[in-house]
Amino acid sequence: MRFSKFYCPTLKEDPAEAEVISHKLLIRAGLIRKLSSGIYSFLPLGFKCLSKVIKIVREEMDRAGALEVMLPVVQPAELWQESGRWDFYGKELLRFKDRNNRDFCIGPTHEEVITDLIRHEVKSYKQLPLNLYQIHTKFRDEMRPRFGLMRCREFIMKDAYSFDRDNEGAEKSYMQMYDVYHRIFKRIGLKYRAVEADTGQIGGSFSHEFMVLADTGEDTIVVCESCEYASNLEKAEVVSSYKLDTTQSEKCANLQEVYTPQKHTVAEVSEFLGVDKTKIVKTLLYVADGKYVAFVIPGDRDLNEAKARSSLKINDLRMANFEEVKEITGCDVGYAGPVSLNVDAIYVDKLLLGKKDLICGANKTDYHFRHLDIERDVSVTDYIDLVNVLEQDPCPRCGARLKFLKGIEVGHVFKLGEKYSRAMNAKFIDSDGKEKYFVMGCYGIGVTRIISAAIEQNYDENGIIFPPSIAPFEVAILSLDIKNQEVMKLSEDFYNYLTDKGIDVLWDDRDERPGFKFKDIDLMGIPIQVVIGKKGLDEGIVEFKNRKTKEVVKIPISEFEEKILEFRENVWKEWGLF
RNA sequence: CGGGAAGUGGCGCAGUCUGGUAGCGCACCUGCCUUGGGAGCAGGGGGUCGCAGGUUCAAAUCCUGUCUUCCCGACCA
Repeated sequence: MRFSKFYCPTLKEDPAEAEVISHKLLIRAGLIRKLSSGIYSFLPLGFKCLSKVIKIVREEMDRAGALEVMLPVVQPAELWQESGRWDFYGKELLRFKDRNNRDFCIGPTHEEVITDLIRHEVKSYKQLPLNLYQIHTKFRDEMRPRFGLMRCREFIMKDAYSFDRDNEGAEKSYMQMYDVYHRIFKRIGLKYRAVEADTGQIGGSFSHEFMVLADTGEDTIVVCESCEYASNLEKAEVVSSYKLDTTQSEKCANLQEVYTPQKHTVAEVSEFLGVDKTKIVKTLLYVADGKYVAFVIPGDRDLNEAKARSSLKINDLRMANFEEVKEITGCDVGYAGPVSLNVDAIYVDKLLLGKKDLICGANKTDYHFRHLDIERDVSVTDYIDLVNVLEQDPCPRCGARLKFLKGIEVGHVFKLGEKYSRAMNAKFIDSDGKEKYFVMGCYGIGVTRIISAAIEQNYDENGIIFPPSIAPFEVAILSLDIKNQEVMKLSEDFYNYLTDKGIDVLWDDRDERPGFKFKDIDLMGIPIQVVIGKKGLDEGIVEFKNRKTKEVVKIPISEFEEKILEFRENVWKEWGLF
């Protein structure tokens, strides 16, 4: 592509609306433009990059034997009512009516549609296993779209759905996709981790997320310093043998009221009474599917609502408001405690199992209790894992220390089991002649989000540094003196040579000053720059520059053809690509 | 949905407090000049200041309402 014929509006200044680096650079380098909150147009450069990502994803999915399909964006409400998600999915599901007043939605995901398709088409175990995928537009009406392509409302997703005759087959399909995802993210050149994850709204029995490591990531991931354990914070198990720093006495003294005026928070009580936060218990009051419940957790920990939701099978969970807290405790907010509490259930974190001599709210304004013995004083409904792990906690696998990293979720694999096939009555005839439900899995990749994530991980003060595998152009030829015929002739020869090799080249043949061209090409993140100028020609050389390492080599013109391929190979190797 | 900020040529901003009919930089067009890290000079085009209503002789500026965007939180494959 000749730059003089290309359309790529670059900006010198950061757009006011962008906060994170990838968002700024995507706009500045001319890849995307915003149409509305969370809705973006892809300009030619952005579309080229997107196409490269899609190509890799498609090649790897095809290699694994998955079959590409294309499912409708507009979906009838009936399917969603059948699966139960029409009411459950919430406002993220964009709904509308057609001219006949029928309810529809724009697909945020396609489990319903694919299950409906398969239940009508696949009748025999002989047709299984089957894995169908598509790469196209999803719409989720996010409460708060943000960070450019990171959290859009409209975005491109690769979603795949596997159908197996039994659990064993389903796990095989799952592991196959797990392996495919590793291949995909390696080929793209991302630094990432696969972590154990919560299943959320999609549901199902277990899942892994693929997280690109970046400080701006929205998710916290927990990794072990010693073994391979890695998990989303939402899912990470707290080892229940973890010892609270509590002095355990054989006998615990009786509960004793203590005056704690105006001390509502754990920090305040801890300071006022001069005791460690770990000796204080927090009692958090929630409304879970219409019932009052209390969660009792160590004072130094945070409640993990995802864990509470999934282990108690709660659909709707929210904190009790001030009025409700007063109704439950009979006192002001800040003095709730688990003793004689007027709730439907009291769930105590496993870490508190058997703990004595703790401090808790007394359900009386300005008072706390000393000498709380959980077993003696609390009517515990159940002990469950309710809190987030902390850094330095022991690894649930090997006991070594855990540490936190920030990650951007770019892929997610779920083992769904029979969740959707049962809900939608999708069955086949197995070899024993009996009807059975399909055992399903689903597998998503945020294709557009990958572009953001790649930039968050690879940039410098001059702009984007694209991995060569997804760079919109792999090589840029910068002709510095376009009025010099020798420069232009050589540039054209190089351009034709590289293009004939199937390499995507941007030839900057614009009538601009050299500095202007350098700035543009750097900003756009093109991995290899070939600089051809009068100055170099006088010495009989051209220059190759590696965008990532800034390394520049001078190559005699006669050796260009062999050297460029060698240089290119080295660039790919540096990225760990092949 | 709660809290905060902001809407002025394509982009980035000033002007608003203290009303008097819109300005700067970049970009764009023309010409000259320049050419190894976003050059310079000269000339030029483009906006009735998010929208609606109100106050006033007069509103970008004051008042009311509304829409949009961004940030924090809640939420979230």
